[in-house]
Amino acid sequence: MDDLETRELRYFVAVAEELHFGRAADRLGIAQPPLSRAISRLERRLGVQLLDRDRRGVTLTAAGRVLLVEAEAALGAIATAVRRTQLAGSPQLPLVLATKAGASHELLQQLLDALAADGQSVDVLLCEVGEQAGLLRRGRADLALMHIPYDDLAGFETEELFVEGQVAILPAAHPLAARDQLTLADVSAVPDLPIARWPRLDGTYPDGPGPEVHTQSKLAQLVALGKTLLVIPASSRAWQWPEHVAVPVVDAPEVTTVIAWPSDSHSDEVASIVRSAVKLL
Amino acid sequence: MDDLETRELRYFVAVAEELHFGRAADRLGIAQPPLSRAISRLERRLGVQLLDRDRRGVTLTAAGRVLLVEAEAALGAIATAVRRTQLAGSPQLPLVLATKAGASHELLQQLLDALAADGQSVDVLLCEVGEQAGLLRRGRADLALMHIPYDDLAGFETEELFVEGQVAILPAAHPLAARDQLTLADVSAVPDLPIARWPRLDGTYPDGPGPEVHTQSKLAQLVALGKTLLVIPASSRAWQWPEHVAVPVVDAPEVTTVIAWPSDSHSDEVASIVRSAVKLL
DNA sequence: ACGCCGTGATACTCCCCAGGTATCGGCCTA
DNA sequence: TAGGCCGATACCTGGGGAGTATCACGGCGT
Repeated sequence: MDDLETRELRYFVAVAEELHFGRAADRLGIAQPPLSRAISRLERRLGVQLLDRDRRGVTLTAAGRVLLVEAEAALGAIATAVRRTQLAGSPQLPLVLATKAGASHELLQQLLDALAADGQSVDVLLCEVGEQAGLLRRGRADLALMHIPYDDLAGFETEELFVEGQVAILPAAHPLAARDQLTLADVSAVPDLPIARWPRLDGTYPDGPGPEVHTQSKLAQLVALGKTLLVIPASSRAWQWPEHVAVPVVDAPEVTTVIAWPSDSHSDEVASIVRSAVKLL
Repeated sequence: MDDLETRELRYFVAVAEELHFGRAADRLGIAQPPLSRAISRLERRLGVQLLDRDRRGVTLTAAGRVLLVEAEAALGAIATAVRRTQLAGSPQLPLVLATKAGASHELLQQLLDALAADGQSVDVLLCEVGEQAGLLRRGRADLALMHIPYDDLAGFETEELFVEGQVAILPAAHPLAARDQLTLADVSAVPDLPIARWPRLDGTYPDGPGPEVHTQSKLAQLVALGKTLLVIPASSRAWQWPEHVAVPVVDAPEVTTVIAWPSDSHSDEVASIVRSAVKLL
């Protein structure tokens, strides 16, 4: 009964994410009828209804929601298998390190320098906030720089790299910009500069006055326009915008940068990079 | 590049385990030529050599060993996806609990009684020693009874059920059978009854004088014949053989029985069974 | 030394099924 | 009520997965 083909899983994931057969087929580069057939065959094979085709579009059933999560995990496992096999087959293949754009510039630079000196080649994969975990699980990356308490570290091994405070990023002209330190209370009491809201794991946004953002670049744009207030690790002020200043937020939780890799990774190269990273301390 | 089909993974696993195209094809229920073609296409797709076809059979390359492990994980993820989806689609589908034959009889009985009283149906899957982890990872089981420090609990959540000492199982006529307690030193100093050797995770056996066993039934046979000495958790003496006695081994490590389930399981039914099990304490 | 056996690769043939095009059927909206 | 949107169905085509037959080659027995 485990004779599901990955094609069927990919098709289902596409439909489940788009909730629309036409768009999903488009994304997959196939026509819509084969997709409809593939999904109904999948439902028949599993003996479970995955989608409700109501008038007005498609919704996931409870079983469909389960399969969406599980199918993504399974496809991730396959992608991981491919990547690790190729890595083992050609050891000079560069490892992929995922990191948030703009985070820990100096650390990353140091790390890459050290690895280059060691002769180990590493590709850096810049990703959006919160994507590192997915990239590791999907086999797109072998290592990631992640941040406690923001990132989800479940299923990964980690080594701490460093701990730092956070700063608020403000337009230079803003009254608070003159202060030499702030508290979280100060920050949350700024009605004209609400803090941006990021999507939760399920894709919904928390309530609040701030703008909704889901990518680093969107956020950068909002900050540049002076539309939102940002509290970020001190080292991230390396991505500095003109006309903005960074003010320490003394009672913000400390942020720990860690290097993370999948618990089930057994690659010597990964272990060696982690060792190099830890030696930078 | 993640467009590996599960068929290819199943084929590769079969060949990698059999190290013989003919037998693998047989096991898969296909002819040998398509299998040869599928494997070489897989190698071409990955750009990596997986097998060395020397004269005199087939051996795995380093990359092949990696893919064997990763492919089994990926196939397990798919099987898990199927099982969990079906579970979500028809909630009255019985859960599967994997347990070693003969371990913790009374506990298991209590647990099943309690669950039956709750109206929750559970199938019990009796398995050989050390197989529980694989069954959980392959989606064949939803829960397992496992034993610290013997079983590999990586990747699972667990709840302790109880802790107990161990006993030695001896032929009634054996000199040591008259003692009312033993030590590990006593036990290991019995040349006529060497302790059976189990295979390690990689399938090889540790050195030693004892017989090699890999299944519970083989072991039971050896014990019944009075050929080996056994040190097992006290509760397991429920599978008692005629003409044998159990003597406590006072300094043997304590054995903790736990109920385990995959960390990424989010099934309400699983959680409810764990709650029931813990309430038995 | 020779020929047979065991093993994996190759040549070819076939046919199943994934995928395409055309069209239907239901439902909503204007 | 007509038109549009969307998913399902009907039917056809082609690629590739699977089968049979055969080859290539090394080991080994007599």
